[in-house]
Amino acid sequence: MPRAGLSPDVVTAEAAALADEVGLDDLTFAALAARLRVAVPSLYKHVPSIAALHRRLSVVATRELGAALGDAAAGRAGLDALRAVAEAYRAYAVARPRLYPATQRAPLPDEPEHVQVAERVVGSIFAILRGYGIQGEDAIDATRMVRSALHGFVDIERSGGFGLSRSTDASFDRLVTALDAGLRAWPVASGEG
Amino acid sequence: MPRAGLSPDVVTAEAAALADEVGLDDLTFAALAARLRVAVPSLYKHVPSIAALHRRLSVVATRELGAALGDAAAGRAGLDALRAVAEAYRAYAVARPRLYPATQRAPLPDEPEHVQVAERVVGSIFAILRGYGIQGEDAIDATRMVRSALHGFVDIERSGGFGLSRSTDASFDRLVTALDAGLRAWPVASGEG
DNA sequence: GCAGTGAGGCTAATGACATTAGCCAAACGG
DNA sequence: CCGTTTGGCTAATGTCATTAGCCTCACTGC
Repeated sequence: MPRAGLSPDVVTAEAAALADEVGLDDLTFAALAARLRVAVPSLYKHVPSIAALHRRLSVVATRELGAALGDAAAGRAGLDALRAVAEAYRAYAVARPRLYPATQRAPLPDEPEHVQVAERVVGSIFAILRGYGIQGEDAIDATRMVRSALHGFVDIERSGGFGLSRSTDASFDRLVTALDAGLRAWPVASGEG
Repeated sequence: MPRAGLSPDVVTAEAAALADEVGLDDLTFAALAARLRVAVPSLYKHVPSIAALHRRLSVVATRELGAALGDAAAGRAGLDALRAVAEAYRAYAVARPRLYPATQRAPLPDEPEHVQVAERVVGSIFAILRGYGIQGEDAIDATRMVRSALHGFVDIERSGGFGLSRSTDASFDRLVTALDAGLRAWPVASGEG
């Protein structure tokens, strides 16, 4: 039996490709081993368990998303940055629709690499707020709003939750515009106007 | 062997309770049968498969959510309605954190009951827009924005994606306030101000 | 070249599951 | 009270994750 040239990174990368085809729920060691032309137990030499593989996929997906957002934000500010980051966020979810949910697994404190890539995603959004002059706790609230809107939109779109009646492109465009308006007016205060 | 008094509805309701304890992924016929004090194959007399049970749970959860939103919206308009519906939405996700994700499974066209309850959820949000004078395609975009924001927020909160640094209550409050402001200014138009 | 060693393959076995087949008793209608 | 249907059951199958334990390939130092 010749060596197959596997490594934790190779296995993880192939798992990411497979998961994006069949979905995280249907990612099995059997299917992954077949794709790598290897017997199932061989995978355990590189990955300790399915659960650990899922955690690795969360790191991979979150890293990819963070890189995309970071690239989009580079050299931009204000609405320009917001729009670029928002489009990059959605583009990632469209490009890897079945892997995207892996980005929503919250990192455990004992996984510094996961924590780090997750911080890059949040940081890419947080950084946009500088251009709007938002700081401190206002910035936390504003970041949460932007994250909620972006994640919510792409998650509903990805799962087919929006009806077919109208282009989601146009709706997303308006969402981004509304976020921009909301950030300009930040901090919002309660009460009727 | 005395009859256990099961029925599709009883099985589904107990499955919902179990799923909300252990999570949808760990809902097994073995655990469900044990809870109902019945052997595993007996469940097949009431539910055709695990996949079908999951679909039923989506209907149950979506119906519960729709009822909560409908109750919250009753007799209210404008910001009052928006705030009540938003709080009800979040309260449902908090009350049934591990069942909530079942509400995100899009209904299939051949499941009229599922389609109906899903429409009630969307309808409860859509109806709020009347009070803001939003109609037609503007209303579709606005509904999508509100749904995205609400689902995104509760989904990230539920999965522990928000750090511990600041109260999520306050952040949610601001999110709702920002939604209100966004709806008052609807339709938003692109371009710098 | 070659013995030693460890990493990385493998087969075989186990246990949790979903699912199906087929049996048998309980409830119910005449 | 008999027959039928409904709803329990046991037993068996196939898929998976996981573990134990084997064996060989590739590389190390000589």
